Amino acid sequence: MAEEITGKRIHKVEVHQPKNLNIPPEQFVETAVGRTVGQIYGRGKWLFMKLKTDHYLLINLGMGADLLHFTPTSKLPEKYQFKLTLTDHSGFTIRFYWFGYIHLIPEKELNQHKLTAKLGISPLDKEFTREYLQKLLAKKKTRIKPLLLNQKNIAGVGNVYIQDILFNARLHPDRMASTLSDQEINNLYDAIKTVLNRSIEKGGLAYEKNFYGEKGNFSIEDFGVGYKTGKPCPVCTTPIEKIRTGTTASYICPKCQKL
Amino acid sequence: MAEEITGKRIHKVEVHQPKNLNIPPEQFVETAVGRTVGQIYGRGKWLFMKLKTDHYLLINLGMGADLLHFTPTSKLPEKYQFKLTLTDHSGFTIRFYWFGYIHLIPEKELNQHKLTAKLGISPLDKEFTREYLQKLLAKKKTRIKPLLLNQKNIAGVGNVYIQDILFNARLHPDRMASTLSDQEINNLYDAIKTVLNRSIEKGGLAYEKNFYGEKGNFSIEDFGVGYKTGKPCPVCTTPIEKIRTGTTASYICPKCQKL
DNA sequence: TAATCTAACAACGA
DNA sequence: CTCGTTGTTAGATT
Repeated sequence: MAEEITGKRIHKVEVHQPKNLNIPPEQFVETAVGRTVGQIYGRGKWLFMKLKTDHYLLINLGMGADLLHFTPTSKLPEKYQFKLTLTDHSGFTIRFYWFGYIHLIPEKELNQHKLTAKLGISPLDKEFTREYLQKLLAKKKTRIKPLLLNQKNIAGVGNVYIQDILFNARLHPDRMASTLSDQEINNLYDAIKTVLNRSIEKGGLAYEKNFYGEKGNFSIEDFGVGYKTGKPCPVCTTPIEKIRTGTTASYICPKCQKL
Repeated sequence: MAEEITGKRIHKVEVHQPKNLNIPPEQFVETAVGRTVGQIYGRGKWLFMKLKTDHYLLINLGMGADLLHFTPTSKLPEKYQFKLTLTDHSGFTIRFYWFGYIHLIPEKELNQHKLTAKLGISPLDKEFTREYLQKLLAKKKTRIKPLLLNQKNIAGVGNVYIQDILFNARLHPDRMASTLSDQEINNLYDAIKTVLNRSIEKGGLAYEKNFYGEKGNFSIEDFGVGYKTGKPCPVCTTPIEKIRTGTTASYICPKCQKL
């Protein structure tokens, strides 16, 4: 996306779902059009796009969405809630299947933006060290799963990936965070890196598309226990169970992941 | 208290428990000494004392405390955490049995003071009308007891008084707020006024002392159901039950206060 | 399948 | 008899 868009100037913005925005559509369009796209980067589940010289476009794709590139010759998707066209007539559309955010804010309000200001660090970032994870778990009175899913702690682990992360580390999702041994913290740290990197190597999840509409290759066959209720555990062949953990569902091997 | 203290100048302040304060003891003492006491009034469970010209002393007695007047000839209580002496050598001591707050703030920060800024109105205030109560209950997804105890809604109803308030209104503490009929809201409104006024007439609760160390006369014999587990309901003689409602205990007549 | 906010609620500590 | 903080949960959102 950065390769296609960076340095180009915004020519037109179409908003078909005002509820995605943080400001009225007219104001949004007026502010965005004419600006040049600067640096683009991701933090957790958010996309940050600088609009020169002093604004930011912040996008959260929510639960399933297509963010697709287009050129003058490509066919647009049938349905989309948002379209941004550049002066060379290329651009991108966003199709939300459920909810999502498209916020436009002045740069100086970036650190007050409620939904992104308190995001934790990315699990693939250099800053995410074993020591960081250790401190995160220490003295916390919460269970390990909600702690890892909380974007204020680590930004970028969702309910799809956490299933195998916990299985790889042989940890039950309801384990209290402060009770993990050093060895278990090490295993958890490695599992986070391993699972996320494997998905990236495979081009992302099979139900997601990249900027060019290509689906990823990281599919349920690559999962260890996630969404495999009743299937044998890849380690001990015990049937995998789907359990309720707090408000979310978890898939675990009851033998490998004891509480 | 207002009669004894208002208009006098602070000569000395003794702090024996810094955790009661919002600022370091030295700063507290330095700011308070030399100021003259202005208006004194209560709002909910808080005491507001103006220190001229531009400060406020805010006191919350928490769960049980003695706030006692003294003169040069009176005997001081054996133990106290706070002592304020005026230039005429009279003053007051505060003895906390559990926790409490003694905060000193500049007048211009009064509306930002976290613990008092969002206090609701007093149930004995003119503003507390039937319409106010009705609006408070409307569309709320909570039970009636926690709603009435929440000081942001109404400031001044505690767990002692609410027992008989709900009994007098024939309401179960777990009733959902939005389901009350107009008649029930009327009964509740009257019960709040009646129970609180009766306590005031009797000089307050029997386990509390006034400024001169005199105990109140509103005692358990005056209660309808509160703290009377097993005793007969004054209306129907059914034995009163102690039940858990959320995190607090409630005393109800199971026949008069059906859910 | 997937994400997040909010209100209400509970446990705990000072 | 109090209150704030932290974590949990159900419900809602387009």
